[in-house]
Amino acid sequence: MPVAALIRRLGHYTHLSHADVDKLNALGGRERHFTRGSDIITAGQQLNELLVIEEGWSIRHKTLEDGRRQVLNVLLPGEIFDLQVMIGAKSDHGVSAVTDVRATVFAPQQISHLLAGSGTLSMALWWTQVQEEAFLREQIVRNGRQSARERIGHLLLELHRRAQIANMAGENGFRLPLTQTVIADILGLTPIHTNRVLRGFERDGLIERDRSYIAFKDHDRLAEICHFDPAYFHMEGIHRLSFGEAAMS
Amino acid sequence: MPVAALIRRLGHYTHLSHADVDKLNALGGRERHFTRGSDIITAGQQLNELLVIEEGWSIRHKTLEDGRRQVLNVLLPGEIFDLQVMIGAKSDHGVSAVTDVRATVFAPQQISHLLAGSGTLSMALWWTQVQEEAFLREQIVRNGRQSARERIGHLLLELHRRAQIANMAGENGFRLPLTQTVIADILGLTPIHTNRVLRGFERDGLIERDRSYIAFKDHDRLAEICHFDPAYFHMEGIHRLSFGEAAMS
DNA sequence: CGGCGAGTTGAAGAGCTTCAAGCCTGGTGG
DNA sequence: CCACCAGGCTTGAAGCTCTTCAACTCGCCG
Repeated sequence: MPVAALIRRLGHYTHLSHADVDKLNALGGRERHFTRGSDIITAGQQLNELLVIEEGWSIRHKTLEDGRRQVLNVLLPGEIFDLQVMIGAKSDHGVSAVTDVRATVFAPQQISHLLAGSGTLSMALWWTQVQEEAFLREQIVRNGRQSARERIGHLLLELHRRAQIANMAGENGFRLPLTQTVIADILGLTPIHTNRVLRGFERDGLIERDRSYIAFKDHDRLAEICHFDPAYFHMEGIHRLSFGEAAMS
Repeated sequence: MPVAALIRRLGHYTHLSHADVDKLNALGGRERHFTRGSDIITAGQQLNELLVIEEGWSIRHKTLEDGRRQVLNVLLPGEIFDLQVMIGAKSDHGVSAVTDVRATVFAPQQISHLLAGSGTLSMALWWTQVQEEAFLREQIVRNGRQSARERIGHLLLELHRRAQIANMAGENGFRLPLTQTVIADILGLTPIHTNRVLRGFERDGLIERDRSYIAFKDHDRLAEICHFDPAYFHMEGIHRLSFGEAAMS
Protein backbone atom coordinates (compact mmCIF):
# COMPACT_ATOMS: atom_id res chain seq x y z
CA MET A 1 0.00 0.00 0.00
CA PRO A 2 2.38 2.70 -1.13
CA VAL A 3 -0.25 5.46 -0.99
CA ALA A 4 -2.32 4.36 1.99
CA ALA A 5 -2.09 7.80 3.60
CA LEU A 6 -3.37 9.54 0.46
CA ILE A 7 -6.23 7.07 0.11
CA ARG A 8 -7.18 7.59 3.72
CA ARG A 9 -7.13 11.35 3.35
CA LEU A 10 -9.27 11.35 0.20
CA GLY A 11 -11.70 8.95 1.85
CA HIS A 12 -12.49 11.61 4.45
CA TYR A 13 -14.46 13.68 2.01
CA THR A 14 -15.36 11.53 -1.00
CA HIS A 15 -16.11 7.92 -1.76
CA LEU A 16 -13.47 6.20 -3.83
CA SER A 17 -14.61 3.14 -5.73
CA HIS A 18 -12.61 -0.07 -5.59
CA ALA A 19 -11.50 0.67 -9.12
CA ASP A 20 -10.18 4.07 -8.07
CA VAL A 21 -8.35 2.62 -5.08
CA ASP A 22 -6.86 -0.04 -7.36
CA LYS A 23 -5.68 2.63 -9.78
CA LEU A 24 -3.97 4.51 -6.96
CA ASN A 25 -2.32 1.38 -5.64
CA ALA A 26 -1.25 0.36 -9.13
CA LEU A 27 0.74 3.56 -9.43
CA GLY A 28 3.59 1.88 -7.66
CA GLY A 29 6.01 4.70 -7.05
CA ARG A 30 9.36 4.56 -5.33
CA GLU A 31 9.61 4.74 -1.57
CA ARG A 32 12.04 7.25 -0.10
CA HIS A 33 13.11 7.95 3.46
CA PHE A 34 14.25 11.24 4.96
CA THR A 35 15.78 11.55 8.39
CA ARG A 36 14.67 14.13 10.93
CA GLY A 37 16.08 17.52 9.94
CA SER A 38 17.00 16.64 6.35
CA ASP A 39 15.82 18.47 3.23
CA ILE A 40 13.11 16.88 1.11
CA ILE A 41 13.12 19.67 -1.47
CA THR A 42 15.66 22.51 -1.63
CA ALA A 43 14.63 26.02 -2.65
CA GLY A 44 15.64 26.64 -6.26
CA GLN A 45 15.64 22.96 -7.12
CA GLN A 46 14.20 21.93 -10.47
CA LEU A 47 11.15 19.82 -9.73
CA ASN A 48 10.77 16.65 -11.73
CA GLU A 49 9.17 14.22 -9.37
CA LEU A 50 6.06 14.24 -7.36
CA LEU A 51 5.98 13.30 -3.72
CA VAL A 52 3.32 12.06 -1.32
CA ILE A 53 4.13 11.91 2.38
CA GLU A 54 3.26 8.53 3.88
CA GLU A 55 4.52 8.98 7.41
CA GLY A 56 6.04 11.74 9.52
CA TRP A 57 5.84 15.52 9.81
CA SER A 58 7.49 18.03 7.48
CA ILE A 59 7.37 21.75 6.76
CA ARG A 60 7.42 24.03 3.74
CA HIS A 61 9.63 27.00 4.55
CA LYS A 62 11.48 29.96 3.15
CA THR A 63 14.55 31.69 4.61
CA LEU A 64 15.75 35.28 4.09
CA GLU A 65 19.46 35.97 3.50
CA ASP A 66 19.87 37.17 7.08
CA GLY A 67 18.58 33.88 8.45
CA ARG A 68 15.03 34.82 9.37
CA ARG A 69 12.93 31.77 8.59
CA GLN A 70 9.22 31.54 7.90
CA VAL A 71 7.37 28.25 7.79
CA LEU A 72 4.63 28.35 5.15
CA ASN A 73 2.75 25.23 6.09
CA VAL A 74 3.03 21.94 7.90
CA LEU A 75 2.74 18.76 5.83
CA LEU A 76 1.13 15.62 7.18
CA PRO A 77 0.76 12.13 5.71
CA GLY A 78 -1.36 12.14 2.55
CA GLU A 79 -0.25 15.64 1.57
CA ILE A 80 2.10 17.33 -0.92
CA PHE A 81 0.99 16.83 -4.48
CA ASP A 82 2.46 20.02 -5.85
CA LEU A 83 1.24 21.93 -8.89
CA GLN A 84 4.72 23.37 -9.40
CA VAL A 85 5.91 19.92 -10.44
CA MET A 86 3.27 19.76 -13.15
CA ILE A 87 4.79 22.68 -15.03
CA GLY A 88 8.37 21.65 -14.25
CA ALA A 89 9.10 24.83 -12.33
CA LYS A 90 11.91 25.53 -9.92
CA SER A 91 10.75 25.34 -6.33
CA ASP A 92 10.49 28.77 -4.71
CA HIS A 93 10.74 27.30 -1.21
CA GLY A 94 12.23 24.38 0.67
CA VAL A 95 10.60 21.38 2.31
CA SER A 96 12.25 19.75 5.33
CA ALA A 97 11.51 16.74 7.47
CA VAL A 98 10.91 17.60 11.12
CA THR A 99 10.58 13.95 12.08
CA ASP A 100 11.78 10.93 10.16
CA VAL A 101 9.68 10.85 7.01
CA ARG A 102 8.63 8.11 4.63
CA ALA A 103 7.34 9.24 1.25
CA THR A 104 6.36 7.82 -2.12
CA VAL A 105 7.80 9.34 -5.28
CA PHE A 106 6.06 9.40 -8.67
CA ALA A 107 6.80 10.70 -12.13
CA PRO A 108 4.47 13.58 -13.01
CA GLN A 109 3.31 11.57 -16.04
CA GLN A 110 1.82 8.94 -13.75
CA ILE A 111 -0.41 11.57 -12.21
CA SER A 112 -1.28 13.06 -15.59
CA HIS A 113 -2.59 9.70 -16.74
CA LEU A 114 -4.53 9.32 -13.53
CA LEU A 115 -6.17 12.69 -14.08
CA ALA A 116 -7.07 11.83 -17.64
CA GLY A 117 -8.45 8.45 -16.67
CA SER A 118 -10.79 9.01 -13.74
CA GLY A 119 -13.20 11.84 -13.03
CA THR A 120 -13.49 11.01 -9.37
CA LEU A 121 -9.75 10.85 -8.89
CA SER A 122 -9.20 14.10 -10.78
CA MET A 123 -11.68 15.84 -8.53
CA ALA A 124 -10.14 14.29 -5.47
CA LEU A 125 -6.68 15.49 -6.41
CA TRP A 126 -7.90 19.01 -7.23
CA TRP A 127 -9.54 18.98 -3.84
CA THR A 128 -6.20 18.29 -2.18
CA GLN A 129 -4.86 21.38 -3.95
CA VAL A 130 -7.83 23.48 -2.95
CA GLN A 131 -7.37 22.42 0.64
CA GLU A 132 -3.69 23.22 0.70
CA GLU A 133 -4.31 26.64 -0.80
CA ALA A 134 -6.98 27.19 1.87
CA PHE A 135 -4.43 26.37 4.57
CA LEU A 136 -2.12 29.01 3.12
CA ARG A 137 -4.89 31.59 3.13
CA GLU A 138 -5.85 30.79 6.70
CA GLN A 139 -2.20 31.13 7.65
CA ILE A 140 -2.18 34.65 6.20
CA VAL A 141 -5.26 35.69 8.17
CA ARG A 142 -3.98 34.13 11.36
CA ASN A 143 -0.54 35.70 11.20
CA GLY A 144 -1.80 39.01 9.88
CA ARG A 145 -4.69 39.82 12.16
CA GLN A 146 -4.58 37.63 15.25
CA SER A 147 -2.69 38.10 18.52
CA ALA A 148 0.05 35.69 19.56
CA ARG A 149 -2.38 33.93 21.89
CA GLU A 150 -4.98 33.52 19.17
CA ARG A 151 -2.43 32.36 16.63
CA ILE A 152 -0.97 29.66 18.81
CA GLY A 153 -4.36 28.32 19.87
CA HIS A 154 -5.63 28.41 16.30
CA LEU A 155 -2.61 26.52 15.02
CA LEU A 156 -2.92 23.85 17.70
CA LEU A 157 -6.57 23.33 16.78
CA GLU A 158 -5.81 23.18 13.06
CA LEU A 159 -3.01 20.69 13.48
CA HIS A 160 -5.11 18.56 15.80
CA ARG A 161 -7.86 18.34 13.21
CA ARG A 162 -5.42 17.60 10.42
CA ALA A 163 -3.75 14.95 12.55
CA GLN A 164 -7.17 13.38 13.07
CA ILE A 165 -7.71 13.26 9.31
CA ALA A 166 -4.34 11.52 9.02
CA ASN A 167 -5.44 9.10 11.74
CA MET A 168 -2.76 10.37 14.09
CA ALA A 169 -4.87 11.95 16.82
CA GLY A 170 -7.55 11.10 19.32
CA GLU A 171 -10.64 13.06 20.31
CA ASN A 172 -8.95 15.53 22.65
CA GLY A 173 -5.23 15.32 22.17
CA PHE A 174 -2.35 14.46 19.88
CA ARG A 175 1.39 14.15 19.63
CA LEU A 176 2.84 17.35 18.18
CA PRO A 177 6.47 16.73 17.24
CA LEU A 178 7.29 20.38 16.52
CA THR A 179 9.76 22.33 18.64
CA GLN A 180 8.64 25.68 19.98
CA THR A 181 11.13 27.23 17.56
CA VAL A 182 9.29 25.67 14.61
CA ILE A 183 5.92 26.78 16.00
CA ALA A 184 7.36 30.30 16.31
CA ASP A 185 8.58 30.15 12.70
CA ILE A 186 5.11 29.12 11.55
CA LEU A 187 3.46 32.01 13.36
CA GLY A 188 6.00 34.77 12.86
CA LEU A 189 6.85 34.92 16.56
CA THR A 190 9.93 34.34 18.72
CA PRO A 191 10.34 31.00 20.48
CA ILE A 192 10.50 32.85 23.81
CA HIS A 193 7.10 34.40 23.40
CA THR A 194 5.66 31.15 22.04
CA ASN A 195 6.82 29.48 25.22
CA ARG A 196 5.20 32.09 27.44
CA VAL A 197 1.86 31.78 25.66
CA LEU A 198 1.88 27.99 25.85
CA ARG A 199 2.61 28.12 29.57
CA GLY A 200 -0.19 30.65 29.88
CA PHE A 201 -2.62 28.22 28.23
CA GLU A 202 -1.59 25.60 30.77
CA ARG A 203 -2.03 28.00 33.68
CA ASP A 204 -5.49 28.90 32.35
CA GLY A 205 -6.46 25.24 32.18
CA LEU A 206 -6.92 25.26 28.41
CA ILE A 207 -4.35 22.62 27.58
CA GLU A 208 -2.01 20.16 29.24
CA ARG A 209 1.36 19.12 27.89
CA ASP A 210 3.48 16.08 28.47
CA ARG A 211 6.62 16.09 26.37
CA SER A 212 5.35 16.46 22.82
CA TYR A 213 1.81 15.42 23.67
CA ILE A 214 -0.89 18.13 23.74
CA ALA A 215 -4.24 17.56 25.45
CA PHE A 216 -7.14 20.00 25.11
CA LYS A 217 -8.87 20.48 28.48
CA ASP A 218 -11.52 22.83 27.06
CA HIS A 219 -11.58 22.50 23.30
CA ASP A 220 -14.70 24.64 22.80
CA ARG A 221 -13.47 27.57 24.83
CA LEU A 222 -10.11 27.52 23.06
CA ALA A 223 -11.85 27.43 19.68
CA GLU A 224 -13.92 30.44 20.70
CA ILE A 225 -10.94 32.42 21.97
CA CYS A 226 -9.06 31.78 18.72
CA HIS A 227 -12.01 32.20 16.33
CA PHE A 228 -11.30 28.74 14.98
CA ASP A 229 -13.82 27.80 12.31
CA PRO A 230 -12.77 24.77 10.25
CA ALA A 231 -14.93 25.71 7.27
CA TYR A 232 -11.69 26.34 5.38
CA PHE A 233 -10.95 22.62 5.48
CA HIS A 234 -13.52 22.20 2.68
CA MET A 235 -14.66 18.85 4.04
CA GLU A 236 -18.18 19.22 2.67
CA GLY A 237 -17.24 17.11 -0.34
CA ILE A 238 -17.42 17.50 -4.05
CA HIS A 239 -20.46 19.06 -5.66
CA ARG A 240 -19.65 18.97 -9.33
CA LEU A 241 -17.54 16.87 -11.64
CA SER A 242 -16.96 19.46 -14.28
CA PHE A 243 -13.30 18.84 -14.80
CA GLY A 244 -13.53 15.10 -14.38
CA GLU A 245 -16.25 14.78 -17.00
CA ALA A 246 -14.18 16.68 -19.48
CA ALA A 247 -11.04 14.70 -18.73
CA MET A 248 -12.95 11.49 -19.38
CA SER A 249 -14.54 12.65 -22.60
CA MET B 1 -11.39 40.32 -27.22
CA PRO B 2 -13.08 39.15 -24.05
CA VAL B 3 -9.93 37.67 -22.57
CA ALA B 4 -7.30 40.09 -23.84
CA ALA B 5 -5.86 40.57 -20.34
CA LEU B 6 -5.43 36.82 -19.83
CA ILE B 7 -3.79 36.39 -23.22
CA ARG B 8 -1.43 39.25 -22.46
CA ARG B 9 -0.50 37.76 -19.12
CA LEU B 10 0.17 34.29 -20.51
CA GLY B 11 2.21 35.79 -23.32
CA HIS B 12 4.68 37.11 -20.76
CA TYR B 13 6.09 33.70 -20.08
CA THR B 14 5.09 31.37 -22.91
CA HIS B 15 4.40 31.55 -26.60
CA LEU B 16 0.77 30.99 -27.51
CA SER B 17 0.14 29.84 -31.07
CA HIS B 18 -2.51 31.56 -33.18
CA ALA B 19 -4.64 28.45 -32.71
CA ASP B 20 -4.38 28.76 -28.94
CA VAL B 21 -5.26 32.44 -29.01
CA ASP B 22 -8.21 31.65 -31.24
CA LYS B 23 -9.40 28.99 -28.80
CA LEU B 24 -9.24 31.47 -25.95
CA ASN B 25 -11.11 34.10 -27.90
CA ALA B 26 -13.70 31.56 -29.03
CA LEU B 27 -14.61 30.93 -25.41
CA GLY B 28 -16.92 33.85 -25.53
CA GLY B 29 -17.98 34.27 -21.94
CA ARG B 30 -20.28 36.87 -20.48
CA GLU B 31 -19.00 40.32 -19.55
CA ARG B 32 -19.80 41.61 -16.07
CA HIS B 33 -19.13 44.94 -14.39
CA PHE B 34 -18.60 45.62 -10.72
CA THR B 35 -18.52 49.08 -9.21
CA ARG B 36 -15.82 50.26 -6.85
CA GLY B 37 -16.41 48.75 -3.42
CA SER B 38 -18.86 46.04 -4.49
CA ASP B 39 -18.49 42.31 -3.86
CA ILE B 40 -17.42 40.07 -6.72
CA ILE B 41 -17.59 36.89 -4.64
CA THR B 42 -19.02 36.63 -1.13
CA ALA B 43 -17.49 34.32 1.48
CA GLY B 44 -19.59 31.18 1.78
CA GLN B 45 -20.99 31.51 -1.71
CA GLN B 46 -21.35 28.36 -3.78
CA LEU B 47 -19.01 28.77 -6.73
CA ASN B 48 -20.39 27.82 -10.12
CA GLU B 49 -18.82 30.21 -12.51
CA LEU B 50 -15.32 31.13 -13.34
CA LEU B 51 -14.11 34.67 -13.59
CA VAL B 52 -11.23 36.42 -15.29
CA ILE B 53 -10.55 40.07 -14.47
CA GLU B 54 -10.22 42.20 -17.59
CA GLU B 55 -9.82 45.64 -16.07
CA GLY B 56 -9.51 47.15 -12.60
CA TRP B 57 -8.13 46.18 -9.20
CA SER B 58 -9.71 43.82 -6.72
CA ILE B 59 -8.79 42.00 -3.53
CA ARG B 60 -9.32 38.59 -1.96
CA HIS B 61 -10.04 39.07 1.72
CA LYS B 62 -11.34 37.45 4.87
CA THR B 63 -12.93 39.16 7.87
CA LEU B 64 -13.12 37.94 11.49
CA GLU B 65 -16.39 38.33 13.45
CA ASP B 66 -15.00 41.32 15.33
CA GLY B 67 -14.31 43.18 12.10
CA ARG B 68 -10.57 42.68 11.74
CA ARG B 69 -9.95 42.27 8.03
CA GLN B 70 -7.04 40.59 6.26
CA VAL B 71 -6.44 40.95 2.55
CA LEU B 72 -5.04 37.71 1.10
CA ASN B 73 -3.96 38.95 -2.27
CA VAL B 74 -4.48 41.67 -4.82
CA LEU B 75 -5.98 40.68 -8.18
CA LEU B 76 -4.97 42.38 -11.39
CA PRO B 77 -6.26 42.01 -14.96
CA GLY B 78 -5.64 38.52 -16.33
CA GLU B 79 -5.94 36.91 -12.91
CA ILE B 80 -8.45 34.81 -10.89
CA PHE B 81 -8.98 31.43 -12.44
CA ASP B 82 -9.85 29.64 -9.23
CA LEU B 83 -9.38 25.94 -8.50
CA GLN B 84 -12.19 26.08 -5.95
CA VAL B 85 -14.66 26.54 -8.80
CA MET B 86 -13.46 23.36 -10.45
CA ILE B 87 -14.64 21.22 -7.55
CA GLY B 88 -17.78 23.28 -6.96
CA ALA B 89 -16.72 24.28 -3.45
CA LYS B 90 -18.06 27.10 -1.32
CA SER B 91 -15.71 30.05 -1.29
CA ASP B 92 -13.86 30.40 2.00
CA HIS B 93 -13.15 34.09 1.39
CA GLY B 94 -14.59 37.11 -0.35
CA VAL B 95 -13.43 39.04 -3.41
CA SER B 96 -14.20 42.76 -3.71
CA ALA B 97 -13.60 45.39 -6.35
CA VAL B 98 -11.41 48.26 -5.14
CA THR B 99 -11.82 50.15 -8.41
CA ASP B 100 -14.52 49.68 -11.01
CA VAL B 101 -13.91 46.23 -12.47
CA ARG B 102 -14.74 44.60 -15.76
CA ALA B 103 -14.58 40.82 -15.85
CA THR B 104 -15.45 37.91 -18.12
CA VAL B 105 -17.48 35.01 -16.73
CA PHE B 106 -17.25 31.41 -17.96
CA ALA B 107 -18.85 28.11 -17.12
CA PRO B 108 -16.28 25.75 -15.56
CA GLN B 109 -17.03 23.27 -18.36
CA GLN B 110 -15.63 25.71 -20.91
CA ILE B 111 -12.31 25.64 -19.11
CA SER B 112 -12.42 21.86 -18.70
CA HIS B 113 -12.70 21.46 -22.45
CA LEU B 114 -9.90 23.90 -22.98
CA LEU B 115 -7.65 21.91 -20.66
CA ALA B 116 -8.51 18.65 -22.40
CA GLY B 117 -7.93 20.17 -25.83
CA SER B 118 -4.58 21.95 -25.70
CA GLY B 119 -1.38 20.99 -23.93
CA THR B 120 0.05 24.48 -24.15
CA LEU B 121 -3.08 26.08 -22.77
CA SER B 122 -3.32 23.55 -19.95
CA MET B 123 0.22 24.30 -18.92
CA ALA B 124 -0.40 28.00 -19.20
CA LEU B 125 -3.43 27.82 -16.94
CA TRP B 126 -1.64 25.63 -14.38
CA TRP B 127 1.09 28.21 -14.42
CA THR B 128 -1.37 30.93 -13.46
CA GLN B 129 -2.34 28.79 -10.47
CA VAL B 130 1.28 28.16 -9.54
CA GLN B 131 1.95 31.87 -9.67
CA GLU B 132 -1.02 32.76 -7.53
CA GLU B 133 -0.03 30.20 -4.93
CA ALA B 134 3.49 31.64 -4.99
CA PHE B 135 2.07 35.10 -4.27
CA LEU B 136 0.26 33.67 -1.26
CA ARG B 137 3.46 32.07 0.01
CA GLU B 138 5.43 35.27 -0.43
CA GLN B 139 2.70 37.11 1.44
CA ILE B 140 3.20 34.73 4.38
CA VAL B 141 6.95 35.29 4.49
CA ARG B 142 6.60 39.04 4.13
CA ASN B 143 3.99 39.43 6.84
CA GLY B 144 5.56 36.86 9.12
CA ARG B 145 9.22 37.81 9.13
CA GLN B 146 9.66 41.31 7.74
CA SER B 147 9.41 44.68 9.47
CA ALA B 148 6.70 47.16 8.53
CA ARG B 149 9.22 49.08 6.39
CA GLU B 150 10.31 45.97 4.57
CA ARG B 151 6.75 44.78 4.05
CA ILE B 152 5.53 48.01 2.56
CA GLY B 153 8.49 48.38 0.22
CA HIS B 154 8.26 44.75 -0.82
CA LEU B 155 4.56 45.06 -1.58
CA LEU B 156 5.07 48.21 -3.65
CA LEU B 157 7.75 46.45 -5.69
CA GLU B 158 5.61 43.35 -6.19
CA LEU B 159 2.57 45.32 -7.28
CA HIS B 160 4.67 47.44 -9.62
CA ARG B 161 6.01 44.35 -11.33
CA ARG B 162 2.58 42.78 -11.56
CA ALA B 163 1.15 46.00 -12.93
CA GLN B 164 3.89 45.94 -15.58
CA ILE B 165 2.87 42.41 -16.57
CA ALA B 166 -0.70 43.69 -16.90
CA ASN B 167 0.59 46.56 -19.03
CA MET B 168 -0.46 49.10 -16.44
CA ALA B 169 2.90 50.45 -15.33
CA GLY B 170 5.96 52.20 -16.69
CA GLU B 171 9.59 51.54 -15.93
CA ASN B 172 9.76 53.41 -12.63
CA GLY B 173 6.27 54.14 -11.46
CA PHE B 174 2.61 53.21 -11.54
CA ARG B 175 -0.83 54.20 -10.43
CA LEU B 176 -1.72 52.34 -7.24
CA PRO B 177 -5.44 52.76 -6.56
CA LEU B 178 -5.34 51.24 -3.06
CA THR B 179 -6.09 53.31 0.02
CA GLN B 180 -3.61 53.15 2.87
CA THR B 181 -6.25 51.23 4.80
CA VAL B 182 -6.26 48.49 2.16
CA ILE B 183 -2.45 48.40 2.12
CA ALA B 184 -2.54 48.04 5.90
CA ASP B 185 -5.05 45.19 5.61
CA ILE B 186 -2.76 43.43 3.14
CA LEU B 187 0.23 43.70 5.42
CA GLY B 188 -1.36 43.17 8.82
CA LEU B 189 -0.61 46.73 9.94
CA THR B 190 -2.64 49.77 10.98
CA PRO B 191 -3.31 52.49 8.41
CA ILE B 192 -1.61 54.99 10.75
CA HIS B 193 1.68 53.13 10.77
CA THR B 194 1.42 52.46 7.03
CA ASN B 195 1.16 56.19 6.52
CA ARG B 196 4.20 56.92 8.65
CA VAL B 197 6.32 54.40 6.76
CA LEU B 198 5.25 55.74 3.37
CA ARG B 199 6.10 59.27 4.43
CA GLY B 200 9.41 57.96 5.70
CA PHE B 201 10.17 56.47 2.27
CA GLU B 202 9.48 59.88 0.74
CA ARG B 203 11.70 61.65 3.26
CA ASP B 204 14.48 59.15 2.50
CA GLY B 205 14.17 59.83 -1.23
CA LEU B 206 13.13 56.27 -2.04
CA ILE B 207 9.77 57.09 -3.58
CA GLU B 208 7.65 60.03 -4.61
CA ARG B 209 3.87 60.12 -4.48
CA ASP B 210 1.34 62.20 -6.32
CA ARG B 211 -2.21 61.26 -5.49
CA SER B 212 -2.37 57.55 -6.25
CA TYR B 213 0.76 57.59 -8.39
CA ILE B 214 3.92 56.01 -6.98
CA ALA B 215 7.34 56.73 -8.49
CA PHE B 216 10.46 54.82 -7.46
CA LYS B 217 13.41 57.19 -7.10
CA ASP B 218 15.90 54.43 -6.25
CA HIS B 219 14.40 51.11 -7.23
CA ASP B 220 17.56 49.09 -6.59
CA ARG B 221 18.13 50.41 -3.10
CA LEU B 222 14.51 49.82 -2.16
CA ALA B 223 14.69 46.26 -3.50
CA GLU B 224 17.78 45.66 -1.41
CA ILE B 225 16.26 47.09 1.76
CA CYS B 226 13.18 44.89 1.33
CA HIS B 227 14.99 41.74 0.15
CA PHE B 228 12.79 41.77 -2.95
CA ASP B 229 13.69 38.89 -5.26
CA PRO B 230 11.07 38.28 -7.95
CA ALA B 231 12.10 34.64 -8.45
CA TYR B 232 8.73 33.70 -6.97
CA PHE B 233 7.00 35.15 -10.02
CA HIS B 234 8.06 31.99 -11.89
CA MET B 235 8.58 33.91 -15.11
CA GLU B 236 11.23 31.50 -16.39
CA GLY B 237 8.61 29.70 -18.45
CA ILE B 238 7.47 26.15 -18.81
CA HIS B 239 10.00 23.35 -18.91
CA ARG B 240 7.86 20.29 -19.33
CA LEU B 241 4.51 19.48 -20.83
CA SER B 242 3.74 16.45 -18.73
CA PHE B 243 0.17 17.26 -17.96
CA GLY B 244 -0.53 18.72 -21.36
CA GLU B 245 0.77 15.70 -23.19
CA ALA B 246 -1.46 13.44 -21.16
CA ALA B 247 -4.46 15.64 -21.63
CA MET B 248 -3.94 15.54 -25.37
CA SER B 249 -3.47 11.79 -25.50
C1' DC C 1 29.25 12.33 33.71
C1' DG C 2 29.52 15.73 30.40
C1' DG C 3 27.44 18.12 26.68
C1' DC C 4 23.84 19.45 23.61
C1' DG C 5 19.26 20.69 22.14
C1' DA C 6 15.12 22.25 23.86
C1' DG C 7 12.49 24.59 27.21
C1' DT C 8 11.94 28.23 30.83
C1' DT C 9 12.20 32.64 33.14
C1' DG C 10 13.45 37.68 34.01
C1' DA C 11 14.31 42.42 32.71
C1' DA C 12 14.68 46.06 29.47
C1' DG C 13 13.44 48.09 25.22
C1' DA C 14 11.68 48.59 20.37
C1' DG C 15 8.07 48.65 17.12
C1' DC C 16 3.72 49.02 16.26
C1' DT C 17 -1.02 50.18 17.97
C1' DT C 18 -4.49 53.01 20.02
C1' DC C 19 -6.76 57.15 20.80
C1' DA C 20 -7.41 61.70 19.41
C1' DA C 21 -7.55 65.50 16.49
C1' DG C 22 -6.77 68.27 12.39
C1' DC C 23 -6.23 68.66 7.35
C1' DC C 24 -6.78 68.16 2.51
C1' DT C 25 -9.30 66.96 -1.77
C1' DG C 26 -12.99 65.94 -4.77
C1' DG C 27 -17.77 65.72 -5.35
C1' DT C 28 -22.54 67.59 -4.39
C1' DG C 29 -26.26 70.66 -3.94
C1' DG C 30 -28.15 75.15 -3.00
C1' DC D 1 -20.02 79.52 -7.91
C1' DC D 2 -19.02 78.40 -3.62
C1' DA D 3 -20.20 76.13 0.95
C1' DC D 4 -20.26 71.96 2.77
C1' DC D 5 -19.52 67.15 3.51
C1' DA D 6 -17.31 62.59 3.44
C1' DG D 7 -13.45 59.78 2.86
C1' DG D 8 -8.88 59.49 3.05
C1' DC D 9 -4.50 61.29 4.73
C1' DT D 10 -1.45 63.17 8.39
C1' DT D 11 0.49 64.01 12.85
C1' DG D 12 1.17 63.65 18.05
C1' DA D 13 1.35 61.27 22.44
C1' DA D 14 0.83 57.33 25.36
C1' DG D 15 0.88 52.52 25.98
C1' DC D 16 0.96 47.60 25.12
C1' DT D 17 2.58 43.46 22.84
C1' DC D 18 6.14 41.19 21.49
C1' DT D 19 11.27 41.07 20.98
C1' DT D 20 15.96 41.01 22.52
C1' DC D 21 19.51 39.73 25.50
C1' DA D 22 20.93 36.90 29.08
C1' DA D 23 21.08 33.14 32.06
C1' DC D 24 19.60 28.96 34.02
C1' DT D 25 17.24 24.22 33.93
C1' DC D 26 15.85 19.85 32.28
C1' DG D 27 16.13 15.44 29.87
C1' DC D 28 18.57 12.54 26.88
C1' DC D 29 22.40 10.19 24.62
C1' DG D 30 27.06 8.88 24.17
